[in-house]
Amino acid sequence: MPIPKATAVLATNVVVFTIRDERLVALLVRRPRDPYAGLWSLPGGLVGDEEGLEDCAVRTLRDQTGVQGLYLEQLYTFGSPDRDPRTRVVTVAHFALLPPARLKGELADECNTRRWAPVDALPALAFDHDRIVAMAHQRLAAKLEYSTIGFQLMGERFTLSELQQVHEIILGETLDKRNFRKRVRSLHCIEETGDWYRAGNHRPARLYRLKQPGAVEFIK
Amino acid sequence: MPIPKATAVLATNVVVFTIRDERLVALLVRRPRDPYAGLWSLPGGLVGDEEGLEDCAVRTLRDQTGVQGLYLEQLYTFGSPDRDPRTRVVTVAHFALLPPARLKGELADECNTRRWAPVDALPALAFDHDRIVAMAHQRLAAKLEYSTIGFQLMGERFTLSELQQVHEIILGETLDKRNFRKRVRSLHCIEETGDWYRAGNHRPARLYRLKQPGAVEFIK
DNA sequence: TTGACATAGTGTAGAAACCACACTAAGTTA
DNA sequence: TAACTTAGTGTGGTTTCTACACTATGTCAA
Repeated sequence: MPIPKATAVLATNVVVFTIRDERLVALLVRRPRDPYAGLWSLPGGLVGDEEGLEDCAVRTLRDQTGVQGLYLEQLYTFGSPDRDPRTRVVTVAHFALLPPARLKGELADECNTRRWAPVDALPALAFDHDRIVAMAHQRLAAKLEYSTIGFQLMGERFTLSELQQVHEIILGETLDKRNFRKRVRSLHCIEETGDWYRAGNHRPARLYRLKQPGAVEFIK
Repeated sequence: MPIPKATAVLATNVVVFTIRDERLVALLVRRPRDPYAGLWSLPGGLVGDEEGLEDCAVRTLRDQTGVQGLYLEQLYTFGSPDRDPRTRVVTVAHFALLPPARLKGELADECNTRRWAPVDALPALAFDHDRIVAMAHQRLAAKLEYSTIGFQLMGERFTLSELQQVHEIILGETLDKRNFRKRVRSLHCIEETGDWYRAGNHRPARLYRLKQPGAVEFIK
């Protein structure tokens, strides 16, 4: 029987998803230090002394990438003894959703230390971060089907076509426009703003908003 | 900004569910030591140096209660800074399912240091263990609807009435017998053994078995 | 042996959800 | 004003869900 020890190095990581160039992408940062110096990895870091796990996820994400104010939930805790070559590090993985409308300015920029990578074409990642991204994607796709989590990828105001496209990209399949709209309507969780989105030489689209912006509910 | 520290005390806990006296019950152990000495709590303990998280959950459960060989999955990680009055302890909570047919001998015995408590009538528990049980119950009930996890509460051979009763108890509602059986049949994951279960002065019931005993699949 | 008892086991019809499918509406631009 | 582009809408067939009640088959006791 192994002899327990009391402590482990404890960290959090966050998979930030958004849609970019019609693909589901995750935010990666370049590791500045060994192990895996120079490799891409998920934002994250060590949990502070008096810090909650979700607080740590939010803080490290903000400090490393400037991103904040996102929907975020705990995903799974990864703790294989050998997942870090130095010493035992256990990470509490989270995922977060960034509405693509917020991909402006700094956030949209990619640089040598930060990039958006399509989840189906990731570069080599440090540690087991590829597994974390895969599980997060799987969880997100599953929750699209039985919760209203998809709206957390929408900006304050959005069109139904935008919403549908986001669903299609995450699920990796096309959806029928009329059936999709019927389903969304039946949720009763959005309302018309009365405004219209105009873009290009075509009919404008109604803009909607969430009735309860933060709320994610189970459906069916 | 808080200054991160590298280490936390890391533990696992397990909510072992079974059915007893037609109620959903969870296995509790008496805390031998402070904090909360004498209070009831979930089995669990500190993670060993070279030990995986699930391994730790399995080991501590076995050592403290003698229970092993159960379906077990990770539930959620609880890490509020003040959840343990002594020092920071983060626990990776799991839940496990014990087929009631295995509630024989030692396991069925309750004593001063081990008991089965109905999840809707728990005694005062140490730490945040009541929240852990509540979340585990919620997760289990949800998974009954969209996976074949319910079969993991069945023994090697079982009747459809037993299966239905387990579902009813966990969900807290009665189910229609014909609809239930129709649904189970449509899963194609059990088969007749050819044997019959005889008990009492009434017609015997067919005994079934899982085609793939360990497998839990998503449905629909 | 037979009748009372208790649980096992079975089918159907109406309602609701799901799915496939194609055209008109309303702007912009040349 | 005509071409273009995306927005927006309804119906019918299929499948799934739900409500619902009786017969079957064993045991046990009189």
